[in-house]
Amino acid sequence: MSQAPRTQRADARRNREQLLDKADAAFRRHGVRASLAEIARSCNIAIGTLYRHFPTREALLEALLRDRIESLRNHAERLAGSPEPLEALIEWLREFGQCSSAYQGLPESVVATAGDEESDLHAGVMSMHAAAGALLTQAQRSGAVRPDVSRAEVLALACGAATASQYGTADPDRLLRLVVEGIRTPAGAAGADG
Amino acid sequence: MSQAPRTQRADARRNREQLLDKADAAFRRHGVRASLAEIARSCNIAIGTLYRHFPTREALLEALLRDRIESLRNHAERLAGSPEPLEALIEWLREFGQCSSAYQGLPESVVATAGDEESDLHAGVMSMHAAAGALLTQAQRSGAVRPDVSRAEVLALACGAATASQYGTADPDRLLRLVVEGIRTPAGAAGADG
DNA sequence: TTACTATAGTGAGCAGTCCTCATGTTCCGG
DNA sequence: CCGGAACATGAGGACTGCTCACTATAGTAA
Repeated sequence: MSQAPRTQRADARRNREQLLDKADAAFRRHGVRASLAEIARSCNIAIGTLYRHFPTREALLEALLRDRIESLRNHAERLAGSPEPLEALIEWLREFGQCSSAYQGLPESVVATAGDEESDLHAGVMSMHAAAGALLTQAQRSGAVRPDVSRAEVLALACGAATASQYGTADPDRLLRLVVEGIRTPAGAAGADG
Repeated sequence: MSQAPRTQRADARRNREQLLDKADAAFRRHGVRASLAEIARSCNIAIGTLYRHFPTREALLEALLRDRIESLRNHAERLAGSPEPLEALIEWLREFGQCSSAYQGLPESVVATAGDEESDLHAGVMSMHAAAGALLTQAQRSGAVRPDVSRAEVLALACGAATASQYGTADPDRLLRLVVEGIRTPAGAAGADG
C-alpha cells in the first residue's frame, strides 16, 4: 500500500529532461544513428543512466516523437472545419514534413516502430493519420483536391518532398507547393471524368 | 616499364565480381549499412580481401553505382529529342527513382559522396544531372512542363517519391505520376500570367 | 619444371559502439 | 538523522568496422 513516492525523483527528472534535450540535438546533427554514449557524455551522465531512462534507442526516439505526434494530431484537429480546407491541408503538411525530416533516417525508423502494434507509437501515429485523413477528405469535399488521391499517398509525397529537400538545395516549401499542385483538382474539371 | 602483368590477376577479378554481386544483394536487403563482414563471408572471402578491393564502404557503393549512373546518363541522352518530351521525362524519372531507392539510405550516401569533388562519382553524377536537365528543358520548351521548375526540384521530387513509396504502401509509379501532375503546365495557361 | 616475385589473400587484433548489471550513491519520507 | 527505495555508475562482454603484418598464389621467365 503505502504512500511511496508516486512521482519520479527530482534528479531523475532533471536527467531525463537533459537527455531528451541533448538527444534531440544529436539526432538532428547525426541522424537517428547518433552515438548514445556521446549523448550521455554531453550531459555528464553515465551511459547506464541513459539506458535506465530509455532501455533502447527506439524508446528514446519514441519519447522525443510522442509530443510531436500528438501535437500534429491536435494541429490537424484544430484545422478541421477551416473555411479554407486546402490552405489548412498545406499548413499541416508543412509541419508534418518538418517533423518527418528532422532526423536523418527517421521515416524508416518510425515506419519500423509504428508498424509494430505493440509499440507505444502505434496508436499515436494511427490517430494522427486519421486526423490528417479528415483534413484531406475536407479538402476533397471542397473540390480543391482530387478525390482519387489517398491519405497514404499525400503523406508519402509530403514526407518524400521534405526528406528530399535535404539531399540537395531545394527549398522544402517550394517542393511541398509543387506536390500540392499535383494533387489539386485540375482547372476546368468539374467532377465527372471522361 | 617492364613486362609486369598490367592486368588484374584472374583470381582477383573473380573475387571482385563476386563481391559486387553479393554486396548488391546485401545492400538491397539491408540498406547501405549492411554488414561488410557478412558480404565477405557470403563470398567465402576474408574480410581483408574485401577491403583490399574496396578500401571503404563508399568505394564499394561507388563501384556499384558507377554503371547505373552512366546508364542513366545514356538513357537521358537517348531520350533527348524524343517527339514526346513529357513522356520521355517521365520514363527517365521512373528509372531514376528506381535507382535512387534501390538501397535504403542511398540518397544520403550519394549526396555525401558525390558532393565531394574529389570523389569518383562526382563527375558522373554531374553529367547525369546535365543530361536530365536537357530532358527537362525539352519538356518545358514543348510547353508540357512549367518553365519555373528547376532540375534540382524535379530530381528531388522524383527521388523523394520513390523513396517515400517504400515507407508505406504507396505505389511508386502512382506517386511519380502525381509529382508530374504538379510540374505540368496547368490547363488553360498560355504563358503570360495574371 | 622450377625459381622467382609482384599481386592477392588472410584473419587476429585494435578501436569504437551497444547494452547489461553488480555495485555504490542519493533523495526523500518519517 | 535514518532507512531504504530509487537512482547513478562505469567496467566489461558481445558485436562491428577497419588495419596490417604476414602468408599464399598466379603468372612470368629461365
